Amino acid sequence: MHPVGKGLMARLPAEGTQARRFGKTRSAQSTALHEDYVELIADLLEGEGEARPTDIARRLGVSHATAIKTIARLKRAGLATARPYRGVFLTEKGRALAERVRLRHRLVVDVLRALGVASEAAEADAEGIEHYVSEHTLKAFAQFLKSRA
Amino acid sequence: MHPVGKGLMARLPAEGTQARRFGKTRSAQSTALHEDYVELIADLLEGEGEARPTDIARRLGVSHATAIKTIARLKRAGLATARPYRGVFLTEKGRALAERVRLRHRLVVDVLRALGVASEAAEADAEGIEHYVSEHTLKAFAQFLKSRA
DNA sequence: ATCATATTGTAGCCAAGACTACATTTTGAC
DNA sequence: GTCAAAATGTAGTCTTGGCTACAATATGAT
Repeated sequence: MHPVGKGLMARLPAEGTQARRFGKTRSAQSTALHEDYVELIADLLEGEGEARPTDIARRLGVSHATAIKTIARLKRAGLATARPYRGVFLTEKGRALAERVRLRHRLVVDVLRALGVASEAAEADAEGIEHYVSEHTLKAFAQFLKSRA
Repeated sequence: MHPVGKGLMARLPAEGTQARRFGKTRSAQSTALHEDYVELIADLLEGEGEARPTDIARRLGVSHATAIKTIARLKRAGLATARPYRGVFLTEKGRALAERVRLRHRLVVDVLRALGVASEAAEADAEGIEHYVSEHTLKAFAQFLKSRA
């Protein structure tokens, strides 16, 4: 998760039948979890007024210990704040991320549904897909939905 | 990565505004890497006649040591075989997975392009997205492309 | 005010995925 | 055939994300 030397991607394949560029995918992995947490924390804060580690853990399907540890990393990343026994809150940066993630999520779900995917599946798949949709693709999605309206 | 007790997902949220189900996403994470490797190995075997750890490493943008270690896991998972200094090969199971992954990749790329995403971005994003597209969604994609043809 | 219960926190463990550094084996040039 | 270079393999370390088990703190009932 700590890509030290990313210069390896410099000279691209330029040969094989279907030469793809990985690596981007690789480093994005760590971000996905943060996005999930931030998104959920924002939801809880809005819906419940507070975001307790236990609720976060339950909603994410992990142990509370795992949630707490991840929240600590969120703090280190400057996305959240939390004082013992006082719940979790988002920083400005965290709120901004949450908003972006939320919009992106909606867009992905809407596109999937527009493509004929059932709501249930659209929601479920979007959860994984959304983390890998680039800005460019996001714009294309918006355009597509608009044109089709 | 070793979901011991997955019974936590039993009682779903059933409350919050936008209660999503994660967890599926979580356990899928480990599979994604295997899929990438198997896909690449298949490509190399076809295109180059052999799949050498060094080439795999370079194409994936990781050190050769990392590639070798991951290949070992692929072996443990029954997806590949490899004898020292003799390259990597896929088992029957590995070949089947490679084929599925390849079809899915094409489908995702085609859908993205149909949605107006530029080829470059479509290829790049598909690399991350493809791992999270369910069977249901895959069918919807195929349907969409057919109807639009 | 006390005490059980729920929540939160801490500690210690594990596997995956990544790295660097070093050792070994092959290969190719000569 | 030798020997340098390339490829491969091994060892050791790190962070992340996950777990269980245990400790500490709050909360709510009585």
